[in-house]
Amino acid sequence: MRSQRLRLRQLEALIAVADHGSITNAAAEMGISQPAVSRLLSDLTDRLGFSLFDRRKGQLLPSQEVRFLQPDIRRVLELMRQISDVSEDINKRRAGHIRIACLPGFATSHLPDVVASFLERRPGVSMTIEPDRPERILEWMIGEQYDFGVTDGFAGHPAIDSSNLQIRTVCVFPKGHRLAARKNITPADIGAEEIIHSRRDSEFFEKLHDAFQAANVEFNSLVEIRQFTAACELVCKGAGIAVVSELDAVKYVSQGLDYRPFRPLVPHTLSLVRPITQQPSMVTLEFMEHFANSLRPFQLDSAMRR
Amino acid sequence: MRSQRLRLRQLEALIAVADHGSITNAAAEMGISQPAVSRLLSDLTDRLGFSLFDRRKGQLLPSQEVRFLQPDIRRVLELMRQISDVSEDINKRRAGHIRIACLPGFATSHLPDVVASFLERRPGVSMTIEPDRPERILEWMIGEQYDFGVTDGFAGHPAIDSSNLQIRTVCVFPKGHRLAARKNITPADIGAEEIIHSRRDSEFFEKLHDAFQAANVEFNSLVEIRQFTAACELVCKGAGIAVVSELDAVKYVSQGLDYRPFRPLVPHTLSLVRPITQQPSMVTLEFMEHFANSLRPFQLDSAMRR
DNA sequence: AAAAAGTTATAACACAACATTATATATCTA
DNA sequence: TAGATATATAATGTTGTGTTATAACTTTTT
Repeated sequence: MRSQRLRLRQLEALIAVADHGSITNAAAEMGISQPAVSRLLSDLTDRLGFSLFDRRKGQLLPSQEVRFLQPDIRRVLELMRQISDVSEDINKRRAGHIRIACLPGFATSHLPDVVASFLERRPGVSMTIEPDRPERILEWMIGEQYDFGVTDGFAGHPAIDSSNLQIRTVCVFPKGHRLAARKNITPADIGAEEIIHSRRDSEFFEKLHDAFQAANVEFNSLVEIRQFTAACELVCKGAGIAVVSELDAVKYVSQGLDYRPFRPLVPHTLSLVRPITQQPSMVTLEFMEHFANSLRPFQLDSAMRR
Repeated sequence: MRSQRLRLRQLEALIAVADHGSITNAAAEMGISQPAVSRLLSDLTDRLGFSLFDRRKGQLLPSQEVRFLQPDIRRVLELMRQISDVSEDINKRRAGHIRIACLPGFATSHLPDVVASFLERRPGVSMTIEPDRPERILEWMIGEQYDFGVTDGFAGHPAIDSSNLQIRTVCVFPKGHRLAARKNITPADIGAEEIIHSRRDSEFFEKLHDAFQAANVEFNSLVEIRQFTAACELVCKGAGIAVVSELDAVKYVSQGLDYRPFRPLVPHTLSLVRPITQQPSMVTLEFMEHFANSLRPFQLDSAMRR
């Protein structure tokens, strides 16, 4: 027996001949010489052990046996082409899958825009987005269930690679509020206002509270709530005012919210995290960069990173 | 770039390494040397353009990119193995498809036994059985819609290869009938009986009628019906008697029918037909032989064929 | 029926893919 | 750091896949 293993090239030749009715045409189609196809077929016949074509009026018609196998053979060739295509897409960062874990507020405010603009030019890329509490996000990273995470108040962990970004914060209030007259807003300006703020055990609340203490202004707490976006919603409704990430504030301008920079600088610390052991896919790396860039306009000190 | 086309061997190596965690183990599994696998992977890396594995604690873990491609790759390898397996089954006549067209009577009497015994030892073989009128059976053959046909009164056709078998005929009657006393049955014996018979325009009816005329016995027609099996059913019910193929008669013995040879010999001509241009598959050839053998016990002159 | 045109098979050869063994280098474990 | 293990590289042989040249066979034309 001439050939041992079943070869792809032989199957390609078989299908080409079946499709074009002659060895000569098949060879032309495959871009190789006629004797090359002739040999591929003769080798394949030896390997398979039955005749592949019946000759009828100068046309080569696939034998019943070949017809029986044809669907599977075509599927193999199609799959090989697909693997080839997809791997090329992967190289062009146009195919792949990215699993993202983030704070619930992010999933509804900043992230959708970033994801949409990223996917727009990458038709083969898909994503999984899992909004969850910060503690769970860290678990996802440690367990390598997700490729990339966005959280805040991250303390560091040996299994997690992180980079912290300082995001500018602003004081938000309903449009037409008296505070709109000021260029910056200080604790003294809002001593009289009722404040909607993040959880008391959060790093950001602590820093904000310190600023009020340093200015010797009473912190007038109205509602304690986890998400900046939820705080903005409440402010829109006229419930009170809040100091939030500028990132979130800009999304609510169209919904009747106005804002001014808060002084002194009390940045909100955002952490971009990923599993340290796992090498991220190229498309994930690209997304991480894309995401970091999207935050740059809101960073306190653009010179801090890169 | 070292390699142009995506090679099956490279994908095999990729999966083997992904499954066994090291190149050395993968090589052992594939039954080739370690450097061979090493090269296959390095070639594949060049071809694909991204890294295939991350090394972690001495284990090779597939990269995110490879994980993305893995399902398709496994499907290709699985399909190749399947094609190989099926082609072997084809050689052992254990895989394939046979399309049979036959008379409706055959589909319910003789054919099922033959088909069942044929398929029993051939797990990969499937069949299509189309019962239809003789005229349609010929159409199926000419149009190459079917591989094999069983009909009667076939006159010949340039596009159809046929072989005619002379099947013994018997006179059937209900058990305990007075005719059971006779060894053979002649027209004179049944002149008094009412006869259920095939269509007047059929070849068999003509021959039978001639026998009665030659014996100078009146042919006492009761029911004209296409199928022998239907005639047997009527005879079982005591409606009358009939002269039918022994093939059909034997199936009704358990249903209260008895029979004796009919004299003079008026055989029923059965035609095995197939498209002349189309080369039948090996398994079809084998079935045709199997089928012809199954008829041998009922043939008038066993020496006539083969 | 012979000639012409076209198709397929065979032979001789070249090069790439794929395997080998031997050995150097890298990596993990103790 | 040493020893063990895993991987990469080099030199080389075999097989698969291509080439061109040409013979043999079919089909069509005259």
